[in-house]
Order: sequence, then structure tokens, then C-alpha cells
Amino acid sequence: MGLTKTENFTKEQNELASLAKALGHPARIAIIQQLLRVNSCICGDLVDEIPLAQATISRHLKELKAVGIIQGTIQGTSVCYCIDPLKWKEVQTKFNGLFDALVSDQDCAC
Amino acid sequence: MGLTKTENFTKEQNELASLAKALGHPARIAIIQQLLRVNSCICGDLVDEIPLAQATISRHLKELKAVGIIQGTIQGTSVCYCIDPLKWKEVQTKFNGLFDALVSDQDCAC
DNA sequence: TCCATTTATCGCAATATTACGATTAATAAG
DNA sequence: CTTATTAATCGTAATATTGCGATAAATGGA
Repeated sequence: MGLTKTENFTKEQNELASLAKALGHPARIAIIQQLLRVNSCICGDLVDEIPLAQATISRHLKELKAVGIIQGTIQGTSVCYCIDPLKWKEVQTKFNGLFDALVSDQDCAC
Repeated sequence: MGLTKTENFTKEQNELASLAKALGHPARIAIIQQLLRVNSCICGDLVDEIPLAQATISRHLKELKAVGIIQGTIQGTSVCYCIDPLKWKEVQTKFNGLFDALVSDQDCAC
């Protein structure tokens, strides 16, 4: 079916999964890494850096924008992309909430 | 094409993306949350808790096992699943490496 | 105005993912 | 040995994702 049954899960579970899914492609990781390094970036620079077609980069940017991790500002004919720092901290907090649920390094009870 | 061009990216980028992808489904988040809560879990208990067919749960378990986040131990006719605590810490470290690359809450340079 | 630049979107093709019923394999119980 | 239980796998169908060429839309400059 290819269709995730989101209605079976909590809002928290769906949000965390959406964020993880957005990070679940190496091109999107590469985009985020460069935006973090440079603090802002013209779309064309990303196209130069990442060996994928312009249309493909644009699609990945759209997905990152859809979950709110990045935002784009129009500057003439270009678009300048940035990480949204507040959202980024929120993402970190949500993931660490899951990570920290590991009580300790206790062994498996099996 | 549906085929990710992994060869264009670094090992680090591909690994992080693989882990994120594994977390990118609410059923897999739900499985992880329960394993973290209970410390160990028979497969059948997961099937009872999560409203998806047994075959579907089994597929999700297989994906989590493929990236090393969980491990299964055969116990008679059952299989007991656990989070791998070392791997889990490693996942946390890798994600936080990305999260912490945000220099500060400086504004976008656009 | 006309043309160049830049980025988003469209349309298509190929592959991946999700889901489930049915079946299989393995062990336990009687 | 036969039967029940449990979980993995197979087969299938539907939808999603990835990638790219082509095109469109918007702006800036000559």
C-alpha cells in the first residue's frame, strides 16, 4: 500500500517520525550540514556543492521546508536558505527525549 | 527513480541518513518507545500493542534490526526484542553531533 | 522591451515503502 | 506423532520517493 497509517499513532509519534523521515536522506543531511556550516546559503551554491540535478535539490529543500527545519528568503532572482534555529533546537529536544528514555545501560531482560 | 544515489555522499552522511530513515515511521517509534519502557518485549506483545498486522510489525522489526538498534533473542516459540544500549548511545551521539553543529542562535545571514 | 539568471514546478520513469493475507518453519504441549 | 502457538517470509497491491529533463515564473540588467 505504501500508505502509513498515521491515525493509529499519537501526535508525538507522528511528529518525531516526520522529522526523522526528513533527515532520512543523505542529500538532506548534506544540505543541513552546509547550512549549519555557512549559516546561510543561496540555493545555487547548494546545487554546485551537491552532485544532484537542480530540480532534485529543489525537491529536497521543499521537504526540509515542509517540516520547518529550514526557511527560504527571496533575494532578487535567488533564494537564500537558512536553518531555523528555534526549530532546530526543538528537533534536538524531541530526539533527545527519545534517546534519554533509555533508563541505563542495563542488559536486556531476556 | 526511487533510488538514492548514496555514492555521491560521505559514509557519515549515509549512516546518519540510514538511522534517521529507520526512525522515520511512527510504528517504529512506537516499537522503540515500548522497548525502552519495558526493557524487553516479546514480539507478540508488540503486535497486541500496535494496531498493525503481525506481518507488518515483523517487517518494521526487521528494519530496526538491520540498522542495529534492536536485537532479537529466540525463546522457545517466541522472540524477545531489546534495544541495543550501546548502539542507542551511538545513535544519540551521532545525532547530537549534527544538532550541536548549530553555532549559536545567531540569525540567518540573509 | 528583450534577454539572461535563478529557482520552482510539471511530467515521467524507476525503485522503495507500507500493509496485509496466506504460508512456512520452528518449537512446545498433549 | 499430532496439534497449537509464534514469528518470519512470500506474494501482491497500492502508494511514496527519488531523480531528471523540460518548462514556467520571477526578477535584474542591457
